[in-house]
Amino acid sequence: MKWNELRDEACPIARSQSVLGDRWTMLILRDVLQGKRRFDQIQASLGLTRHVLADRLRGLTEAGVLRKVAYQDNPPRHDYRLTAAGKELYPLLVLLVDWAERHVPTDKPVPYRLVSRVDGGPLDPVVTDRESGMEIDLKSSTFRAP
Amino acid sequence: MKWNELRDEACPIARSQSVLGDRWTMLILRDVLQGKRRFDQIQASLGLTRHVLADRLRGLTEAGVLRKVAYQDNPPRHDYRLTAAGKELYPLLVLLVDWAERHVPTDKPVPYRLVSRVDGGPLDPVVTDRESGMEIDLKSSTFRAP
DNA sequence: GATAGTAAGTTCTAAAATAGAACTGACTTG
DNA sequence: CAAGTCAGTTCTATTTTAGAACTTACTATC
Repeated sequence: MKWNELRDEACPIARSQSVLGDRWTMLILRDVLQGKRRFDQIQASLGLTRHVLADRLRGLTEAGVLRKVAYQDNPPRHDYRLTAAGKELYPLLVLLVDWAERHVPTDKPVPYRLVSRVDGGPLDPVVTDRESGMEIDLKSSTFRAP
Repeated sequence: MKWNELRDEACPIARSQSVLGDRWTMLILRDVLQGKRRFDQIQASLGLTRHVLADRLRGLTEAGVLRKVAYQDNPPRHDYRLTAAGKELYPLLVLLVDWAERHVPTDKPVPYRLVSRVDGGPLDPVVTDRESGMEIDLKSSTFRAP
């Protein structure tokens, strides 16, 4: 199986990976979230090849995660912004940060922490049910055929 | 930059992607969570090449996400189980499913739904702060240097 | 008690993706 | 008017992946 064939699978995890399942995609989204919106800026930040970056940005734009916003006409120049769908990936990045801090060790100092915009205090992310507030983990929930 | 060089980055998202950032890894974890624990079973389910699957399972085992449990000695045979670190990826899979259902369209019917193990009712996952219960999104939180 | 099946890989070649560097084109700035 | 900016494209060499066959040591079947 080639990876383009994931795009129309019934399994939503497969579909998510057809968009996000690549070494660079989440890092590109991190950069865009941090305000790095231009091609050269992202390329310098990540150190991936321009060819691959162009390809990934094209893919994310087609998938509706990013959109191009022109800031100049001739030559055409634009930056990349998150769409609504892209902004909804933020909680996923939050979980990735949390998981890596706990399970992928490094000697490097912690570069940033998740804090509240309200009071600046630290946040401890957990996935819960919107209605009941119950924590969603392996004990409390499962995937079931409809 | 080559992708092994992500392993010791300061950024936790980069470190998470050094373990998880690949087309197949989340799908392998999905299968293991669903009880598909053996090499041939996973290979048949995903349709990736045996070479790549062997490589990914090795990587996930080294990263402490999976562990090998022998069920037979000669020839050595074993299955793959989630470690504690691996089980903590479940909420991430939950968010991926939720995001894909909302933003990666398909004509295929929904194959499974997230339900409570307590009452079997549907769950609507949201990332919150463990202490305050406040929803964590772009408006309410941010990453800040420590 | 030979034959087929199971199971976790390894090995092989061809095809595809990536790395790294240079190049392009239409401005803009010193 | 030479040098810089910027979003790419183009080029070759290297690395990864696809796809299929092979290995090894049982185990279950005819």
